[in-house]
Amino acid sequence: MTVSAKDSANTAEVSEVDRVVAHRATGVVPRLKSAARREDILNHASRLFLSYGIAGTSTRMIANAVGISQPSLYAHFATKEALTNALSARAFASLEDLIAKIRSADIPAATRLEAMIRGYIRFALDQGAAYRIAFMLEGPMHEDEAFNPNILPGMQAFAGFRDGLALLQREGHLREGSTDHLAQSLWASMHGLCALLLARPDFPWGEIEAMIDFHVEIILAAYQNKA
Amino acid sequence: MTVSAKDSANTAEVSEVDRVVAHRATGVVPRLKSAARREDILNHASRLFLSYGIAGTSTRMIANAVGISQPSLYAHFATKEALTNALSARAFASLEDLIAKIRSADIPAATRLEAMIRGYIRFALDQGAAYRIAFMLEGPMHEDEAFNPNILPGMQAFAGFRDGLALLQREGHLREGSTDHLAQSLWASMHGLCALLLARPDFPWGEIEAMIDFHVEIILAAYQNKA
DNA sequence: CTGCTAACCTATCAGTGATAGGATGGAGCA
DNA sequence: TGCTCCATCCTATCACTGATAGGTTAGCAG
Repeated sequence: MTVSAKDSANTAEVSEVDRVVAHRATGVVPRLKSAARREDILNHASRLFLSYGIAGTSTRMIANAVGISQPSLYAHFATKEALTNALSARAFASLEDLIAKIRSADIPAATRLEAMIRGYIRFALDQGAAYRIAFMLEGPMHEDEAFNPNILPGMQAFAGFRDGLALLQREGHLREGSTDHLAQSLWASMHGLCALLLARPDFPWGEIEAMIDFHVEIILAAYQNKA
Repeated sequence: MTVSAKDSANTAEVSEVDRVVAHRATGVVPRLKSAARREDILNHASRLFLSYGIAGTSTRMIANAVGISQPSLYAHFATKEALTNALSARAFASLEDLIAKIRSADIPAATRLEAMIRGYIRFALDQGAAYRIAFMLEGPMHEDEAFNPNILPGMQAFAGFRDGLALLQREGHLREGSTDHLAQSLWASMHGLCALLLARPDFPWGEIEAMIDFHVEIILAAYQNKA
């Protein structure tokens, strides 16, 4: 077995040990300024989460990939959860940008809803790890529990989404009714497909793109104003 | 706080210890026949999962609640995952029953769709732990990976749901189109609300029952035949 | 060159899921 | 009654996890 520089694109069956060693950074790892190292960690963690899942990625795996010791991670993130939250925040910032861009884009208002829906779904599937962290991990168990910071980045993006819907509604391109209810319901409809596709890629979905198109069409018909 | 004999030895931090001791079975725990003990374990695990989450419930907590040693669990379940799967299977059997009952119920076909949707949502929210296990936990990372047994109980229930939709479609109460696509899309719409409510009880949902009613109405309008 | 600080390390902790192998209680038979 | 047997249950221990304590060192400021 040859472990080339940085990280061999490891193959199917990996032993526990290989799983760690395969991602070991080789050679001297230079000391980095805190901010740069932090980004470094997030990048490696993001890649590992996609391969092994969040629970399946240990802090030692991340540290090995970066090329530092496991406790060194704690100079940048107080806990593993803080690391995942930071990853989520970084990803969701791009979703916020996307939604804001669509909201103010120079495209027919009638097609803005579809653009937002498709943008959301594409983001969720592309940034699976970050999306999971924000919306799918086991969070608080009861509604009266302390507010979970995991959700914050996602909630900001949702707020932008909701505002976009409010604008569309004022312009007459969204059906009437409580904007909050509409936003949450539409959110649920989009999230459902994303969550199932992410959590159950082994389900016999058939052609996934066709499935997405089908679902988006139904959603559009359900929430768009029929005017 | 009364800790009865056995092992109060290894104490470290208060809250952590309390979390374990609080559910400790007191008094002599009689030896049980395998099947009875198995049910016993599932009942206690189900309760603990609701309070502390699945990842947050250790095999030692379960064993303490039942009143047996932690390794004794492995006489009944090969792994912790097998235990959660058994729990999921037991719960989903009741969902299958429910759907089958509705499918053959003596109610107007036009209202059968709504009954199935509401039954599904109610089940997901009532049996949160089992629902999470089947549809929300981190499963396989890639679609070509080995089929995950977690999903089996849920998939059987889904098959019943799909068949119910097929029947409704033949009777003209479901919109036309690929039954598979319709079933998966409707599933996604229902799942989205359930998954978000379960994963984010701290989100400012407002009145949850009203939100559910709103979403169900939109779903009905979207998938029901407008005839 | 000296000294300070941020970056980094080794050693170790309690808790986790899981395994190995020994103790025991109670049902069935003499 | 006493004996045997084995399912049930235990203690001891494993490798690994996230996290902490405290010492070491690179590299810049003076």
